[in-house]
Amino acid sequence: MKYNFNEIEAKWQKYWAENQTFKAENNSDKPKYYVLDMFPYPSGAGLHVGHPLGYIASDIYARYKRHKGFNVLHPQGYDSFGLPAEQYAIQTGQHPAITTEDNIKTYRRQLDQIGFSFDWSREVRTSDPKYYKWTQWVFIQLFNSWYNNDSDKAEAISELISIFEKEGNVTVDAACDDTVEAFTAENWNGFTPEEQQEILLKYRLTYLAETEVNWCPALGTVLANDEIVNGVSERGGHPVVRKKMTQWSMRISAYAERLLQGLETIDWTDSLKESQRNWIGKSVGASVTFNVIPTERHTERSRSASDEESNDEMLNQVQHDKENCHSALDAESTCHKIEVFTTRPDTIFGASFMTLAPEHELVSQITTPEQKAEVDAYVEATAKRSERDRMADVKTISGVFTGAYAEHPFTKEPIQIWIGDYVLASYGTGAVMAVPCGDQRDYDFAKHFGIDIPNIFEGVDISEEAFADKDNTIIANSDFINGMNYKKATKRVIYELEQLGQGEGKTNYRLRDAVFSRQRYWGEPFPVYYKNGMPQMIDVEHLPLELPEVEKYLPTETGEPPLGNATKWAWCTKTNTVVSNDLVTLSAVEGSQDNGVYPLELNTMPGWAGSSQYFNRYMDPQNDEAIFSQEAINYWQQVDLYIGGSEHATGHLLYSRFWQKFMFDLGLVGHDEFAKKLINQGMILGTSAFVYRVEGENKFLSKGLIDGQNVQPIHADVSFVNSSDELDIEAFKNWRPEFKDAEFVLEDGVYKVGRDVEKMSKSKYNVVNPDNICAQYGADSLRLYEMFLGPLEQYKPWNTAGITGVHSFLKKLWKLYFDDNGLKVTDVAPTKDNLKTLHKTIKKVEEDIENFSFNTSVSTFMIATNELTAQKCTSKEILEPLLVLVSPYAPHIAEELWSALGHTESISTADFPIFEASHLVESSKEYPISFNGKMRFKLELPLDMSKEEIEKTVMAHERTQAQLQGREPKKVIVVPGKIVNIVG
RNA sequence: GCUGAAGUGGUGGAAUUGGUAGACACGUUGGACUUAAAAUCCAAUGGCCAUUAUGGCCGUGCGGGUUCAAGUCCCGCCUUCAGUACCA
Repeated sequence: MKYNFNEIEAKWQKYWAENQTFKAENNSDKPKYYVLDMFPYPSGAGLHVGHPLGYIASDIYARYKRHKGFNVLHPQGYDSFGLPAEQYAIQTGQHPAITTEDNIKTYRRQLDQIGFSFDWSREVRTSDPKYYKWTQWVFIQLFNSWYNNDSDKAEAISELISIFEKEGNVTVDAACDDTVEAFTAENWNGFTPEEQQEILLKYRLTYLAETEVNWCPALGTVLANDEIVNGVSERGGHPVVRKKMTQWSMRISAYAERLLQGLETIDWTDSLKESQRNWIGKSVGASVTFNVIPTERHTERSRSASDEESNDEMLNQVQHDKENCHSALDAESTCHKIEVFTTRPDTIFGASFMTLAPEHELVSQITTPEQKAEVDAYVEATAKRSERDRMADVKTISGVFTGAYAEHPFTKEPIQIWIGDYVLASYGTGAVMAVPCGDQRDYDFAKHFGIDIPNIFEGVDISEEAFADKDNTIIANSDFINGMNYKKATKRVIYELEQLGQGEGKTNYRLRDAVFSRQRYWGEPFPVYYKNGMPQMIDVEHLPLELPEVEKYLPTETGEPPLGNATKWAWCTKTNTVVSNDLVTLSAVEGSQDNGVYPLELNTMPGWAGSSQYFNRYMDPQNDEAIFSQEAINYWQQVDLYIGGSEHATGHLLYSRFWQKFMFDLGLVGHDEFAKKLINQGMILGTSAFVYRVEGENKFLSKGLIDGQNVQPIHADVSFVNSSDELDIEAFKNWRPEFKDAEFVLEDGVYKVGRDVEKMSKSKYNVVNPDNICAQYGADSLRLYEMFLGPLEQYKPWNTAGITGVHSFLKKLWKLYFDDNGLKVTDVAPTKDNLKTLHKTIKKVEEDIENFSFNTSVSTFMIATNELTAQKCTSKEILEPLLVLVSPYAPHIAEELWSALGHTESISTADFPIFEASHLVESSKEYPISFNGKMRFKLELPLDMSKEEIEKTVMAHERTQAQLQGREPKKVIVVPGKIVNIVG
């Protein structure tokens, strides 16, 4: 009987589907195990061989865990909202739902043909209203919550309201907007409902705010930071500009510290954790407030300073200024304060100037009339430069003196205030105290503009560059912290600043709140309507709020998002239904009665909304009453193994952790991390093929002939090339008309192509479709080969030529069970060698799977098959358990042979064979005998031989004597069971 | 610049606590079968030198070091890939 893989694979895929073999129950006597893949966006291009890599790995693990007696949850679904379907709709008018449905069909067919053990009964699609109902629900929960820094968790907004009613907001320590002002209970109770709502919005975990966003004009939408690569949009490569817009935001910054600390508790790769740490960007230091010296006072003083009058007088003057600040109310003498953040408060006595970002709000207010023209010009020039320009041009030092001075908090000396574009408005407070001796950028700036560089480090030379090594420093020239190290000095400075009321210890995070609005059609609608301009949530019981139909998927002519095209997109609060826009209350304009109909939100949610809780929804995907039942979450708890690409490091994987922590705070999930272990699969690259066209001619030179020739490499489709890099010239000629009459210069009778490893992409003609591989070699070969290519996490090139290796392995495996006369497996007792091969294989494969070293177990299978073939093994006692070992990797052939051995149940229910060490016990060892560390020959010796005897036997051996040539060895090292080394 | 990962034959890669470097494949070469091809099977295959079978030298990015013994450990470099970037 022949190994007919196409027939076998179709048969078992059908069997698994019909018998729901991989359906997981939400309770079981077995221990649970949850294996998750990052669900795909169903793109129109379908899958290429790179896509299933992670799915194959997770499938092997899931199948292995089933053999090991676990109740395994291994679901799959689609992240089906997204831009490509919308772009297609814009071009063709086809509804994105239809495009998406078609694409999903293709994906499903392609996934099915690879033989995954997914529980498809739990499929979710983010664009399905039954699913996004719960995305909207989470949004409402976030809206109804605030972050209490005292309890360090999210709490109900209703509790916050009752605190405000009783105590105002002064006792509340919340993660909230900076612009919140203090109010008392009386104040609160006196506010209008609109005023109250406006204040509450500054506390909610999702809030509306005017934010500076990344606006992509070409796409007509806002992009998140992680959707921008090198200053242009990730999709399409369009330019991105900064723009102020009112947008929904997520207060992820409230969770910065917990997101950072949580990394310690999860088994994710170091590089991924490091990416998240950098993204969160925690810096510990102090905030320091510098008082700006009012202009007229300063002018007076600079005159007196130049006259070298006494310090006392200056101090008096400053004292006077200070008092003035407290009492002065007239605009002229308003005392400005500049708050800075520093990680090095210990260097404060080295601060010889300050720098503000050009966009800093104080710039226009403190600039002196003499400097105004120059400052304005600089501010304008900076604003014109794009972020990209500024990034590319790091080396140029630029800045302008504002003419204003700030007062050093301790020395009370005036220090110059400059503006410079090396200070970023978006980080910290947009202002720095510049310490040129301790920071290279400040140093360069000071050198460039001839500003003082006082040295506050003991015994350190700063004539060439700044000294930033804080651990090996003793502070000098710094008043009360002289002689202290970094740690002590920092503590003391913070203490003194607090005494002055001019600073405190502070921790700063780089992590920004996440903009949550997108100006797109194909995303989740917000469950939000606007009453008097204030956002209101639709009651949960009326969800989902489904996407409206629109005629056009582009932004409206007035610049509103695509949902602005919908004519039926208003919310009637009486019927709790979506109604026509015509019915919207016009009270504000015409004084008419409020009829309870209000406009709905026009933005939709971003791509990551739907993927931030999907892993929990899989636990109970059909539940209509709750996002998931408590029974389901208590049973499955969290993802045990998550496999996916590292490109989601700071997007999906951070947002999901944030939502999970929020769900934890609400008491809905038992773990505040959703995935215990995470593995990033590496990318599979393409092996591109090149032909070489002679410049200016329609003539191609074979690879070996191009040296010194003026040729242009052109991508040829990889399907035209065989395993020996020879081009199918006819196929190539027929590929495109311009090659029809091309001339080919051959070497050794063939045309050889050049090869190079590149990312798989259509434009490089190196994309390999799994459909073709499955048809030609079978899914089991595809699965084995993907694993055999190399370590899971590594980037590695695909070369279809190599698949014949694993394919012929499967044929050899088949031949262990079948020959021309049919099944040849017998009940004959296994030999010692048979058992040794089997148990060696069990041990290795089990270890490999536990270590996710799938490539090496494929080798192990090959070795086992080669050995058993050589041993002419037909023993069922060996060949039956062997199938269970192979089954996670090549499930179809395993099922087929398993049933041929007489089993009626799927092999997936079989127990994993148990390793017995007794079969591997050896009585002798072939010792490598080395001289000065170099192996020269081998010697078979009994393993129970003593060290002394081994030495004696080896030394007596003729080849040892031949090696030594009469020399006396200095030393003989004998490691029993391992090696003998003779030194001399 | 910083952070992380990695550099091993013609290629993908293996070597689990320092102990026989190159497992397993691809490719290549030679052979068997065949009219031929495919498929299958057998043999060789890190480089250099020598050759009568026995052998010798070099070899895991580079330079040092530790050790009886280093791909593996330590120090200093180089290169590649990825992330991040004037983060105060």
